[in-house]
Amino acid sequence: MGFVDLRNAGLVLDLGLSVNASYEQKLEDHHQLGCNNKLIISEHHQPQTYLTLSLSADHRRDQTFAVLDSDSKQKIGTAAGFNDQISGDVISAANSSSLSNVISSCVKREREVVGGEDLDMEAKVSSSSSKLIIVDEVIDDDGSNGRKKLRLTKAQSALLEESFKHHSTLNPKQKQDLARELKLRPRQVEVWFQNRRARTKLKQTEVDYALLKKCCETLTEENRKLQKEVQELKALKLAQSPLYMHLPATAATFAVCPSCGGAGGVGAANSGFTLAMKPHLCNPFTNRSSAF
DNA sequence: GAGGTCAACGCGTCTG
DNA sequence: CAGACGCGTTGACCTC
Repeated sequence: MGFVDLRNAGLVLDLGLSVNASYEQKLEDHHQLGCNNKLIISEHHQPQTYLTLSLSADHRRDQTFAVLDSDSKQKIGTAAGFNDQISGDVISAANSSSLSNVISSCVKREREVVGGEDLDMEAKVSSSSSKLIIVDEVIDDDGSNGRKKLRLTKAQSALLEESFKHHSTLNPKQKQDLARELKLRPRQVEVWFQNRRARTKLKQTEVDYALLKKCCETLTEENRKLQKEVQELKALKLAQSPLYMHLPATAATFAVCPSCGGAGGVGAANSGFTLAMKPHLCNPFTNRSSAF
């Protein structure tokens, strides 16, 4: 792809309303691919001598089209059409008397979008051309620049899902192939995978949350039981305190459980308070699950 | 009209 | 630095 020397070529960046027949066709194809933007070409347009740069639907919002005076190379106005980055590039490039960077950068962006198939972009320069006409797409059918909601077909969704099962991320080639197969732009495939990963993560987060919630509830219940047990032990200790006072410490701690088969020894056998004991008090720490 | 879904956008971060 | 990605958000569309 060759570019003319813009210092001598003169530059026309224009917003026009006329659409030539070949662009009408391209526009129709464009819409069949789910895009809602119109290609706008200059009224100075000549079929064989033009440069067109169109942006994808992904760069529709908040776009500013730089209108440059070809002689002074100054920005003389703006209109919807180019996003800030591109218009900034245009301005700076115009000031430095070179648009090649702008053009290649715009072309690169667009190629990324259309998968190198020039589906909705053209960048053509005739060496005999005295003017360059940069064309952008900005307006929807109804004249607004709002985005339309694209609904993927069942077949498209199914294929995307199938692909997602095999790999949740795509390399550039896979993206291109899938986009070609689905008749979508690579960017759309990319966005679908990003959103799909987000949905997967959200679902997993919900599962994790439910699990943690259940775990929390279980622990809360366990804690409640243990608190109750502590209260009972305290009450028991309080009730038994006069007897405890007459027993050796070792005997007292050893004799609390009647279910231990007389392990309590003399103290336990002789004291009447064993009737008040509960079997689970034998070892609440190693036998917690059987408590209550 | 409220609320949900989902494609698309913008921005920040990471990485080769 | 370009490209991929995550994340929060927006806006169109749908359902109730």
